[in-house]
Amino acid sequence: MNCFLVKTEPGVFSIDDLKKKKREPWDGVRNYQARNIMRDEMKMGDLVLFYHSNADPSGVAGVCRVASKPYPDPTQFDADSPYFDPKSDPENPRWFLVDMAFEKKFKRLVSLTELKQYAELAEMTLLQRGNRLSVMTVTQDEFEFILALASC
DNA sequence: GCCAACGTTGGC
DNA sequence: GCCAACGTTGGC
Repeated sequence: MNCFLVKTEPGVFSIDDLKKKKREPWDGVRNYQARNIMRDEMKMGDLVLFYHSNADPSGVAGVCRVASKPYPDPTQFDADSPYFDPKSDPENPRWFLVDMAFEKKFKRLVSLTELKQYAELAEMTLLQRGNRLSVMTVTQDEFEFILALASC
């Protein structure tokens, strides 16, 4: 099974929001590398670390699960959406997404500061210098290590 | 709010 | 195809 990490600003959409809604289309991703991961690598049932960015503090807040196959992000065709992309052709959509389902909220947030302390996580894409990807892969070892840190 | 890092755009 | 300008991300 593949493991992933997605970033979200909790002021916009937090783990509590996902818990409440149970399931959410992961829309608004407008980066090709992130899109490719959602479109080409994510499979239904895959587990995904849920990361709060631009937060106080930032860190991994819980886990969600890929709950759909990839499909075109409807917001790219919605002129009223902030994610509207006038250059995307409905016959050949540019942006894809998957639905995310709530899995669990950690008993405690595992902060970015804490993640940086472990040699086991030094290779994580998240921790690489200047990384700005909002959707990325995580190794199974890294995934399990973070779950153990959260002690759930 | 600052700013480093990086992706995208567009002129040439 | 190059690359400067610009916009965005996200930690601090």
